[in-house]
Amino acid sequence: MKDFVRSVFDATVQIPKGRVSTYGDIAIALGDVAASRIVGVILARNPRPIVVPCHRVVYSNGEVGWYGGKGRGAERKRELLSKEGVRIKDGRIENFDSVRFADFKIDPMLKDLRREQDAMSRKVVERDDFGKMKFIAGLDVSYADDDAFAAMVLYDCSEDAVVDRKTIRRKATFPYIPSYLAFREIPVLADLIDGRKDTVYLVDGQGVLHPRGFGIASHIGVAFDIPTIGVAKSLLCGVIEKEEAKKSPIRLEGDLKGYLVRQSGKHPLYVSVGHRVSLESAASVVEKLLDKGKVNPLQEAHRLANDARKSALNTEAAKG
DNA sequence: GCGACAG
DNA sequence: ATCTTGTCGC
Repeated sequence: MKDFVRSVFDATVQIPKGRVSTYGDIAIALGDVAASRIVGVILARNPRPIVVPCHRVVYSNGEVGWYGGKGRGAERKRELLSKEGVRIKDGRIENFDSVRFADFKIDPMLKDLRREQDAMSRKVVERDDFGKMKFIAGLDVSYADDDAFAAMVLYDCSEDAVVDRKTIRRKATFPYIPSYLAFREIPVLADLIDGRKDTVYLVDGQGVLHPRGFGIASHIGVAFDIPTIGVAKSLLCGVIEKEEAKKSPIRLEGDLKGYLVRQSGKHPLYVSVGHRVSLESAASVVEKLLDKGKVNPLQEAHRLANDARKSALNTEAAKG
């Protein structure tokens, strides 16, 4: 998080007086326009306004936008820009194209992360490659700002019972950016993963159903060489072929890469291969564990992570 | 009006 | 993901 935030500020101070840039332009300089929303969030919390001239960052349609958070400070932002010689009419930059600055000299770090995903994605095994599936583990993370609370719940298949629970607290080192979730959550989850080959891990997020075929479930699978399944609550990419009652195929560029799985009347889940599990096995594991529309070990991990966060926060609030 | 993207 | 009061439905 520190490095990413610093990069956003580094870019912002490069915008000259009398010029403006956009959240998307800074995101592109960081390597991916997908980061534009988090650039906005970070600049909205800029602790050093003026020094870090976030008032020079506007919407891509030329509207001036807010200053210091959504719905706030638009007037102040217009004032500051006007004083710097930027002409504004009806809340829009007048000669937007000519005053727009995008020649940032910063490290496009997201490009490197994409390359890492592309390289590692070639190692994904999309067929059953595990011993006896003795355990199924659920992983999840809960946040309070940069405080991350991760949970692991271990379910014994033969005993049909939870046999282990672990939680851990870490500082998040990277923001949430769609398609880069793994870089936020893997450092938090790492110490909860032991490389046992008789355990299939369920991960809250996509597997190969990802723009580069390498969502967090696949990333964890390849990084730790363990079987994993991606179970997401919403779709990142892909097309649902035809909506059936229980199980519908999802295609990515024409290839079958996932299933929408649901219990009647409940929200759907999007299942895809993480690593060393076939799509058919992944779907059947999830279907078997479905209870009230949720996958049991994941639901338990979710609750555990939330509880850990709330009790930690309450304890600290009590201490003052 | 369209698109709007895991957690 | 999290922030949050009332409101709707079973």
